[in-house]
Amino acid sequence: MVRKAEFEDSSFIEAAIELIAVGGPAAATMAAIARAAGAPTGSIYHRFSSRAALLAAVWHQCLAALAAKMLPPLNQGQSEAAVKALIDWATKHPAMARVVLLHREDDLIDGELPTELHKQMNRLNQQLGAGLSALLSHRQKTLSTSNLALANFAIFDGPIAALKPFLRGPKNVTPPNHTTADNGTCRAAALACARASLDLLE
Amino acid sequence: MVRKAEFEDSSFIEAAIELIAVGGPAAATMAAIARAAGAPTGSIYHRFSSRAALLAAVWHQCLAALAAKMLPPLNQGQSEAAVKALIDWATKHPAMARVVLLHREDDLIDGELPTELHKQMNRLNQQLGAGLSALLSHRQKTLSTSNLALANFAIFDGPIAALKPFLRGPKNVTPPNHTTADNGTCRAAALACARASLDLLE
DNA sequence: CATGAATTAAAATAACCATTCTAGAATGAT
DNA sequence: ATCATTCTAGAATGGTTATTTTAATTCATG
Repeated sequence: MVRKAEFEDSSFIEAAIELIAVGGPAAATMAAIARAAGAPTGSIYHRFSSRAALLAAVWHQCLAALAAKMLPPLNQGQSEAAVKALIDWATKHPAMARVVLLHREDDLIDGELPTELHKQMNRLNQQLGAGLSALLSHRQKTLSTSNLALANFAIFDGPIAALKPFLRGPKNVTPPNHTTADNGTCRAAALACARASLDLLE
Repeated sequence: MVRKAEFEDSSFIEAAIELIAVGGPAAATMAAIARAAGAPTGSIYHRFSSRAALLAAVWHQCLAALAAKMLPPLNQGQSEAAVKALIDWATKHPAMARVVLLHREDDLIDGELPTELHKQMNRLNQQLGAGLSALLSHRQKTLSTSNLALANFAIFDGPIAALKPFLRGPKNVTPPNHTTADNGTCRAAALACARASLDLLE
């Protein structure tokens, strides 16, 4: 039985990523996503139960793609390589990188996410936490809350913030001087930030 | 002529700041802001032409408050003191700090902002740019775009990202280990990040 | 003490968007 | 060939929330 689907989950996810990268999450309306994917709006609901579910899938896909590059070095205690992996990934996938940069917890509201996705997101978070722990272990540091937070900033939040001037959206009109920078500068800042923060581990 | 106003601009701005701090910008609906301020929704429109204008005023007020603390040391080339000022300010005004942390350009959309506010925002941006330039000058560095971006990350974006684990909202349910940290840890990370980035100036 | 500008107050409206619905079309199984 | 199922297609619906409107209130001023 059944008719072949013309649109896949990924069609809508990818369309949403592009829209978010350009105009922020607010620009990713269901109508806009459908239009970008060349589909009628109704079709999205055959793939995703709600907009919240779709946006959660977007967030998960981006974070998972990033984690795939970072976890191997991280689990071997190679912090420098992990940060470099982040930068290379962001350079290669600027749209996904912008999704990560623009992500805010309160975008995900609604406890009504599909169970499956919820599990995947938990697993991913767990893997990232394990990666940070591995990093600490390799450096013979305690697995304290402060050390974990420090490592998280050193490896993720710091470098991502450092990439901000490089990850400018396309449509910006008046970009002040201090909001633009080339890849090399951002890379240096991200690495410096990571090293300095990791030196603080106790 | 005229009746005395019962509500001031600041009533609504402050109510909005609290709401944003707790539930993100999406929680700051006109109805919620009015309720929090103890006013009817309609009254807000006697102070602000639109929600966009109000939110822009919120953003400007928070950034201006922060800048007031940071610009003096910055203009004297005291980068360390500037970052400390940021941390102290965030510690003292967590709600405003969260507004800064959660701020995203695309929240400000709509080119239809009041001229006056637009001017104020331009002036503020200019002052911040001048502060960064002063910092570079004191260190005998060139005023290149990369150096400005680097300084901006060192003084603003980096430290603010470092404070994230300390600036957790109240309502969070399952805060993963690596997302919480005390003030001391965050302070150390912010300062380390700043120092390391400033060392990269050319 | 009347006047009217500026306001409070709350209800009405309108715009935007997610979601649902109705119809028709494709596809594989029986 | 027919049926059940899953899809496309796009219009209709409904809920949320910004904004407007209308009426009543206040108060400095002439």
